[in-house]
Amino acid sequence: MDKYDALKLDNQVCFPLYAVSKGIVSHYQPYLDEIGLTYTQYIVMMVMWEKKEANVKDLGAKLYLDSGTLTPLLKKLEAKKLIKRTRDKKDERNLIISLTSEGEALKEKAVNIPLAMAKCLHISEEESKNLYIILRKLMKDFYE
Amino acid sequence: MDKYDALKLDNQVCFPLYAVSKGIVSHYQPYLDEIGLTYTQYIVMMVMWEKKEANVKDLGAKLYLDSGTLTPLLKKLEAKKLIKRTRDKKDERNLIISLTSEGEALKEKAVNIPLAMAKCLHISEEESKNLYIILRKLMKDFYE
DNA sequence: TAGAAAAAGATTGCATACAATTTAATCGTA
DNA sequence: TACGATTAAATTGTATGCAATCTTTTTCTA
Repeated sequence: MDKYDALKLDNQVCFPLYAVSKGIVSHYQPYLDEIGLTYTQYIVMMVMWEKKEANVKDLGAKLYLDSGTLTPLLKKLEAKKLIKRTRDKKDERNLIISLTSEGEALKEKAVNIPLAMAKCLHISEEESKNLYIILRKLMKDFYE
Repeated sequence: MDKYDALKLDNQVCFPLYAVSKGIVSHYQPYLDEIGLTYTQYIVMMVMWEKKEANVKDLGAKLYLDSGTLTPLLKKLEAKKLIKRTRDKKDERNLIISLTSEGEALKEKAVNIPLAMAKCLHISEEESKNLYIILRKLMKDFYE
């Protein structure tokens, strides 16, 4: 137990977070491959399935991503014909993102992914709830 | 409560993980800026401070990163004169990474970072321990 | 109402990540 | 001991992320 102990990887809580986050995304990938999305594209589509319509700012606020990430990603989703990008006539600064019928239809194929992923996480219901609560607390800390 | 509920962002445990992981890294950045490292460079240095010597494979196993990520990153650390990269005379396939005196010295400047970061996480000791245990369980799941 | 300030995206630059492939060195074995 | 298999890094290609800056449009206010 020396003064450098805190600097050891195994004593950190941040590193497991970083590692598990990456692990989860890579576990998603086989399922996401079936519907032709990356993880980031998937969470954007999740917001769209729920909201039907949003601008870049809305998406960024919900997903904690900025336009530097979203702009090229949204262009890719548009190229896949899953969304439309149109300027708001009332305020040309706004880019309105909306679902195409193909984008809406993809929801049916995605609907089983959350359960499939939940089965990959071998933790109890209680641990999962606990994890959720702590993470939400940290998100509040970081982003509010 | 419809069949699409599981697809909502707020009902996912994976998204908070992804968001908190990014949040932590960005909270590290001001401290890391002071010692001129990115987060990934920092965790590589953490392993080096502990092990003194390692090859790319060792680092990858410890950090869950592959050579595609590590090779360019290690070249940058070498350019900063924090590490040396030398081929193993016994087995030329091995690239031996070792600390320079500058790299070793940087440990002194880094030693306060973990505590500073811990103070940023506004969760109780118990929650922190709990989080650590659950994350370690998930890491085992994903990577073993 | 003209010009400054603010807002929303887009762009640029840099640093990861990871899959897939390639290269070079070593090992295993027929 | 040749040579195919394996191993360790490096390379290539694609997709994020984020900071900083730029552009366009709108809002605010002197």
